[in-house]
Amino acid sequence: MTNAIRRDGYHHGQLRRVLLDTALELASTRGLQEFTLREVARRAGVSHAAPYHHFPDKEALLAALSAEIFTDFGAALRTAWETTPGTAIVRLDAVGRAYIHFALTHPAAFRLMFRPELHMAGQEDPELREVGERAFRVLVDGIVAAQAEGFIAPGDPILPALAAWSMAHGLASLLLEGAAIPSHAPLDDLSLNPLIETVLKTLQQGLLTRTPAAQEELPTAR
Amino acid sequence: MTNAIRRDGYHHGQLRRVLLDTALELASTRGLQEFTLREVARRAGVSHAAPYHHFPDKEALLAALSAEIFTDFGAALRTAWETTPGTAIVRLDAVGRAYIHFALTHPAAFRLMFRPELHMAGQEDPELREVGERAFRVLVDGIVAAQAEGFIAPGDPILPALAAWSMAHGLASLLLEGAAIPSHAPLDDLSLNPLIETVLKTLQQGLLTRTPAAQEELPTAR
DNA sequence: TGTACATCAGTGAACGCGCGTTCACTGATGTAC
DNA sequence: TGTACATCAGTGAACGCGCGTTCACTGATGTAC
Repeated sequence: MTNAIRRDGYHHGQLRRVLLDTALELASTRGLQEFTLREVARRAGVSHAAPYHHFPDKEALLAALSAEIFTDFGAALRTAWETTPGTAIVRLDAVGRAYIHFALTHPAAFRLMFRPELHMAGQEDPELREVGERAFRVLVDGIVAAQAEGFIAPGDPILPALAAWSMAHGLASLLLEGAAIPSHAPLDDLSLNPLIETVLKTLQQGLLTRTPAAQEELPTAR
Repeated sequence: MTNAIRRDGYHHGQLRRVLLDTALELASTRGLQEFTLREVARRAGVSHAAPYHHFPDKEALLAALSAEIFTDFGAALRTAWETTPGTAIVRLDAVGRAYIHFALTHPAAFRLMFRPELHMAGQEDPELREVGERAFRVLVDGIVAAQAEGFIAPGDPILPALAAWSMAHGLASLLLEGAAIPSHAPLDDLSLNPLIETVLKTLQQGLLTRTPAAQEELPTAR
């Protein structure tokens, strides 16, 4: 009645799955501020005590959901890397696009992944860390490949990987916050594409190897 | 007793100020998740109804605090721009440093400025928008100056400004989330500086004007 | 300097609320033989 | 195929809690004359 999912019997055997899906939907509809376990249960068409058979508490549900999202996110980045033909630079560009695309198409999921409480001191979920690292590794692998192909100067790949991560993450965050970007008109699709192109292009040019002479000269040139 | 601030009389005449300061401190100590008006009042050494003489509700206090922070933040960026000698590119670099520095030295304040609820649809605080735009304008002015000096290709300055904003914002966000950066060791000061240098350098190189030939050639070079 | 009065900025009790979580329970399901 | 039993996955009532907010109040402060 109030719930699209109808179970055939008393145990529907997939409440865990339903709870996770419902939780994401709830986080999308309202903010995380108003996210309550009871509302998740309500929307899942189940008593508010039922979730406790699948998650020890509210935070555990959110952590499990975040881990799942991180996995999907990492897979999306990995797919972009693997299915794009061309040089490492072109493929890295595709990964950047996938990053932005994921954030724009799954805003609530994106916010869940990066909500501060999740990564707070001490309480480190090892699974979460693992899937987070796996996502980041796509970037690092891409940088290593680009170094091997001579596009990026050799050295610790972590640094340029974090530069790329920063750029993509910053753009995604600003886009999601919307009003934090004080362009006069709200960002419609028309103004969105040039922005993404500019940002990715800037990143790409920033990462590309320069001759030492050029590197020394440009910043102080007049 | 429980509160360092002692008022001389019944009205201490600066409760508004004290509430704002206390709120920021509370947001720093605990997360925003556990931020309550009552706790703010408690820490301010005042009854829990007192804040309502200064703010219509809890959200208004947070909005006022955020606006204040945005003002300080914008001022910090502006100061970096104005007090740094040299070319526009060098001065923009200083602004980037100021951005990161602010985030690292005022993490709770930084999170307050960019918490999603603040910029949500519809409910737009005009004062907040104004101070946010003022901060962003520093970036835009810097880009315009860099264009005038020939460092950055002419055109709509908003796009490169947002690219710069994205890079700085992304790095700041990732640094604050800490665990979201899956480097093996947690980021100590030693590994922090090279990271900041790399990111800012990447941004700088990305923004600098290239010859058309170089732009066409590099991405596909082999 | 004194007095009357309006206003300001606190207090503390009280409201309703929905939350997270626990608990004893019970019906459904799976398994052994 | 049937039966006995253990386990699983729900239910619904109940708990205590602290929250945001309202309210009537009151003491302190400022102002006019």
